[in-house]
Amino acid sequence: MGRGKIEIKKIENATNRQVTYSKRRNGLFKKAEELTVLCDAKVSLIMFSSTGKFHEFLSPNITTKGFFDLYQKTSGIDLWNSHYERMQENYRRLKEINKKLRREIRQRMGGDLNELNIKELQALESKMDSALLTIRERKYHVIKGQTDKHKKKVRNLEERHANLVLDLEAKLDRQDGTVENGGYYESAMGVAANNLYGLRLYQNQQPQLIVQHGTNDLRLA
Amino acid sequence: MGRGKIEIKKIENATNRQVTYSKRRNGLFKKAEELTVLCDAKVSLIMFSSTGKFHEFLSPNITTKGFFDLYQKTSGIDLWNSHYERMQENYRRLKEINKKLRREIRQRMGGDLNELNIKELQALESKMDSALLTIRERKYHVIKGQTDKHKKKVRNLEERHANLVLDLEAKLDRQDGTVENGGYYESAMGVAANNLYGLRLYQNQQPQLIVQHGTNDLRLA
DNA sequence: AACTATTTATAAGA
DNA sequence: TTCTTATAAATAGTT
Repeated sequence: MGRGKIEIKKIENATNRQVTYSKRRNGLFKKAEELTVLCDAKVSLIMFSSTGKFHEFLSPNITTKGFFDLYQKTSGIDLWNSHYERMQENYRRLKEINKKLRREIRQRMGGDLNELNIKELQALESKMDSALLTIRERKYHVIKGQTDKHKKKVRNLEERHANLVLDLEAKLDRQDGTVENGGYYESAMGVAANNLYGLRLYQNQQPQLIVQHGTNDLRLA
Repeated sequence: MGRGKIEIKKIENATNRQVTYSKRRNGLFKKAEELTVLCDAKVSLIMFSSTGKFHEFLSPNITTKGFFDLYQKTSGIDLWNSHYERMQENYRRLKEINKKLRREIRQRMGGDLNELNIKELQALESKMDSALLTIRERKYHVIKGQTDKHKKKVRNLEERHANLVLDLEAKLDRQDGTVENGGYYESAMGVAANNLYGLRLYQNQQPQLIVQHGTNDLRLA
């Protein structure tokens, strides 16, 4: 159908291929439209060129989506319906479970109780009772844990305080009264308290208390 | 392109239309295939005849689904993706809610409690406490309802029974001993008991007791 | 994008 | 449906 007969195989010359694609594409579209009109048929024709450009023809009075739906229904070929429906089914089931969970929570919160008969009410009461017991136990456990921790902390603090006092007294004793003691105890304890968390004091380690007259610079070296 | 030129409009003769459809369909498929090969293109050609029969041509090395996906991606036309994704999002959200509901129920059943701190434990305990109270109230309410109903029934029965006894005694008194009384009371009461549910007796209405010797036919007329 | 020689598709008939 | 064939239509190669 042209000046010469051609073999039906890929046209290697890209320009030629592109030209032929363009001509034959138009021919195909024309024929598709003629078929649509002449034979009252529905046609979907979609093409991608080797360069990725896409063109389509679709019979009038139908959308591509409608055409695909029709395609799936008629051919029985499932493009995505089963996938979709499976998800829809899962969704429905999840919703149902959700509803039941909510109902159960409502009843456990004391709502919707008129749906229950005595037996069910008693069962619910008993379940709630034992759950409450567990919760109380847990609460006491947690409180006890915190209290113990707190007690330990306090004990620790008291111990450090006592050590500090001992150390301080020892130091002051060793100073032979070259400085008057009045008032220094309180100041030194203030510093000690400020360092309680940041500084570890060991009993066998002798902190040096440096006292400078006329300033508040009291340091543990 | 045939013995005569034809106008491009619907062929009214159904047989002719069918024949033309068949011929041109083949022509279209042939051209589609040639385009595929010559120009290295991807072609999807789907047709439905006016009678609903469907035929398709698809370039090799691709599935219809793959073609549609490519179509959506290239054309930007959304056939079902947004729909699907919306549903997926809903599903995800529902699942999340479900998880939370389950967790709440577990905690209300006394499980997973180590996830909670003291404050949360106390809140849970208090909620459970008040819910339990509501449930107990409801239970007592239901039990009381049933008990009341039962009591009322019993009271009603007793009343009828008393009335019956009164009526019977009155009847027997009026009979002046023309028939011997021994044994009749019990029989009469048997009948009365059998009628307790089916028959209402009023004090101001005088039932006639008919006694026929030699038979068990005792009736209240 | 147009031209045109030639091939191809197909309308009508069998 | 398929075959035949005259003729319309499509298009390959060219300009």
